[in-house]
Amino acid sequence: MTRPYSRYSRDAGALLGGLIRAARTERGLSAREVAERAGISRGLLQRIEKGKLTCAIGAVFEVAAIVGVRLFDADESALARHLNQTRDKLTLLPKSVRKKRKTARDDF
Amino acid sequence: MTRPYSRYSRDAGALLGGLIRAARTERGLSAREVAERAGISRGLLQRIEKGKLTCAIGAVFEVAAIVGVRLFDADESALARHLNQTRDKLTLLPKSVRKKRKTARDDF
DNA sequence: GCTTTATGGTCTATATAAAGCTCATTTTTA
DNA sequence: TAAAAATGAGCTTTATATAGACCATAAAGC
Repeated sequence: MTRPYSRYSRDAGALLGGLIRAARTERGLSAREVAERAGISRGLLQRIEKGKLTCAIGAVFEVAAIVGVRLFDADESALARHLNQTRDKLTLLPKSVRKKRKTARDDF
Repeated sequence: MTRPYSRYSRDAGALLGGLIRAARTERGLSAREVAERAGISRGLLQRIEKGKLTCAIGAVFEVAAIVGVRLFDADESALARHLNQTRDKLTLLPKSVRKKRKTARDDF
């Protein structure tokens, strides 16, 4: 990543971090405990809760799951179902993408 | 991150990557174009679409926004609103968390 | 058919994220 | 008030994610 982040990404990161921090404190979990359970350092958890966009998405997912913040508004089984549907959908899509016509009628 | 990822994180990563790839191909965008617009390398986009959990969350957010996959099921303005509400909520929470009692009655 | 383009994979160099401490401050409990 | 714990921030070292090139293959357009 060389370019600066978009407004959307910055807001999304800050929101997710804030949600995680709110959920953690509401459940009475210390940063140390959550970090240990997630298998990450306390410093990384601080950065996640600050919404830093350079954190690994896996670490964010782990922490979110521990404190009870669910992305996709779905539990684990629903997530797996959705996953299968997406896979089925992907097999129907073309394997490579290319411009249909050189001068398409998308100027209206 | 030293520990292995949980099932939830692995599924969430795979789902998000699959959604991104499906959205990209449906919109007729090549991997090269999306990567360039997101300011990332093509290899990183491949890893994102594969659901690799070591990708930076900011890169994933950028790509998701470009291909039209919205996390939180919210547009940008709604996201900003939610962000403000979260901030207000956080100011009301205690600033540090600690065990209430050494021997709490949570053993029933 | 041929040409062009997209994709998937591998490799190396480099930038930097993360771990693992430290210390100061704040907050909570006794 | 004192003690214990949580937090925030800074620092150095290490691990590794990323960029950027490469090539082979597959797919789409002509």
